[in-house]
Amino acid sequence: MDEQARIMQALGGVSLAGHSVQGGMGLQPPHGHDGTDDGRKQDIGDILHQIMTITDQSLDEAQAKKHGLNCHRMKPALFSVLCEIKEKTGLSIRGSQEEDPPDPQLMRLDNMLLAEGVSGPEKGGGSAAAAAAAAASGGASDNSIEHSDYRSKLTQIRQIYHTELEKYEQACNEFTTHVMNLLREQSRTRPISPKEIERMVGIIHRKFSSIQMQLKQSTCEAVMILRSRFLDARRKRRNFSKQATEILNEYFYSHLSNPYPSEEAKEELAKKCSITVSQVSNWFGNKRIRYKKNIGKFQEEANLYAAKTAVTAAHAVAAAVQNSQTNSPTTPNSGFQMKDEEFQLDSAESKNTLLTNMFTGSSGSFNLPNSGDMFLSMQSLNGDSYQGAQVGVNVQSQVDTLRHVISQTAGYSEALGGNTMYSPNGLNANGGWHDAMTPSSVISPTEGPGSVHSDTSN
DNA sequence: GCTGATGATTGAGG
DNA sequence: CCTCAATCATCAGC
Repeated sequence: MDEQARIMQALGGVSLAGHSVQGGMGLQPPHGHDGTDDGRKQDIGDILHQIMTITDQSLDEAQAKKHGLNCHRMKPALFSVLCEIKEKTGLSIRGSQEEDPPDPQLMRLDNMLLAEGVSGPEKGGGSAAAAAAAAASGGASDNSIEHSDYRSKLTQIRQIYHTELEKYEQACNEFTTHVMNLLREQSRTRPISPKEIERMVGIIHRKFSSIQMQLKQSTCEAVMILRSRFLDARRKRRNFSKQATEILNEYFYSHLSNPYPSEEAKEELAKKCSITVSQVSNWFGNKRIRYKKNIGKFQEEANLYAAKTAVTAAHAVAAAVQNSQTNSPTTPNSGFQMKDEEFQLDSAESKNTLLTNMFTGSSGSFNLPNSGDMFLSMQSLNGDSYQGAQVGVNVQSQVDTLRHVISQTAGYSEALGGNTMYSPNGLNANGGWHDAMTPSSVISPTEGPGSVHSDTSN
């Protein structure tokens, strides 16, 4: 209490300094209002004293005083005057607050968090993104560790996000309730409309949602970082298995004139190679480019696969012709089918015609100039290892070989066409592949029941 | 560590 | 959306 008095005194002294100072040492006021100044000084001193003593009041005392004030007979009148003034000064709510449209930034963040599985219902820690990335990375089992790592980290982020969000929401609610109570309480002594309270709540919510936005933003950033790290790991490629590469190469070289597998073909290749369709597409994309860039380099490989497939082809042809021999020329024969064309040869005669046409290049669909793959397939029909020779150079010898094989297997020795200009690999003058249907799709050496077949779609 | 091979990515173009 | 072409990043053999 002494301390308070001292402060009081000090305050009083300060507030009056410059007007008149007790003790006569101060400056004289310019116009000398001694009497009134003293009165004012006294009033201010009283008010200050009252203010300072408020802190000494107990809560009960304060409540009692407040109650007394509320029950004061002049209170309603004063209150209405205050309301009137407020109305006039435009401090009241200016109509309904403009409904601010949903923040696009917030919407983006919300969408992203939802897509990543951070917000919204639990769905395995946002495995969708991880699964997609994992699928693209190819290795079915290899990245399962990375996958689970990704998932666990995402779950962690999700947990932190939800905990923080809950905290914010709780704090927001607490604060809102507190402010509302305060305003309701104050509304008894000063004019506060419910709308104003509502507005205040809105302001609080906006403030908190801006904090929430920051949380969402940082969560998004964390997810993006995690994702990019995970996707970076995807670049840690693994070479395809030998078997897979072989399957792909077989398809490529047996469809060399038009190495564009259809969607179904890609799917089947993907299945066979245990890789994804996009990996098949990648592989063919890379292969086409690299083959085209340096055909010479791939010659050996081409010959190798040609020889490989040719053996199969020889067997297929032999089997087909054998079949035709055992069947009557007039009876339907189901052993020889053109799958892509839905073209079916019903007799040995038709088959012979077809073969003739193929090698004379006289029949529309089966022009040899477009048939690099067929050509390659036939290179080693006699079973000899075909090495060193340029693909497509010894055309006549190839035809001779084929003729020999066919004559041996089917007794077919009719004159085959003369020298035709063959395209060794199906590449046209522009460096692009021919568009035309390729014989490989007609009697692809590898073609068999359930085998991949297509390449007409391109 | 160097180098070629190879799977993946990116941007342009149709 | 697909393909091409260039490029990157990693693998694998030496």
